[in-house]
Amino acid sequence: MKTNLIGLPIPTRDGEFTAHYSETGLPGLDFPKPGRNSRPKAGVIPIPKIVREWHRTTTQALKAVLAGGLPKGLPPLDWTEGTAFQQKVWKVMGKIAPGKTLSYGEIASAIGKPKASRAVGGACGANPIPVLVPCHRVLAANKKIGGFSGGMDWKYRLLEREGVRVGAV
DNA sequence: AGCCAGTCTCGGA
DNA sequence: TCCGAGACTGGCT
Repeated sequence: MKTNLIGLPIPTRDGEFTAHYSETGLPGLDFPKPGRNSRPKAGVIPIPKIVREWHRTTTQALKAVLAGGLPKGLPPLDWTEGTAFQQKVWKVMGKIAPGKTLSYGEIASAIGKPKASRAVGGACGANPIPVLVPCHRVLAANKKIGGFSGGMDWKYRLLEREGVRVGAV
């Protein structure tokens, strides 16, 4: 666990996301939570300059993705807490262009384990940085929506915004 | 369309 | 270390 974990809000037209920053980058991003969330940390801990910079980048990137586009840049993603397998999966997912989708099986093949599609699904669900790591662009083999940890409606909304038509569940 | 078995990883007991 | 469960797949009924 990181010591100086800082949570900063990112207001968007879709609600207020929360970005978490460690000393080395961005380890997590939260979807807007229902109700109001308290986040006193920002006022207590002095925010390092580098974090403010990351936050600006993150905000831009997030909004770009929410608009169905490609972020100009990303902050350093700190997913060192994930297992080696998960990191491979996330890295592959990060290369999916807006408007494109891959199946769990294709991801599995991409990391050299064509039969690990189900495990890939698990890694997607464990993705701590949704949206920026486009886990929503991963569909089941027959283009079914599958599932989404942040809520199915998000997955639908994000994909539709990118012009992707998904099959019914 | 629905059910079943194969496959792989993760997390808890 | 073993066991169950999962955002999967492909095949069979």
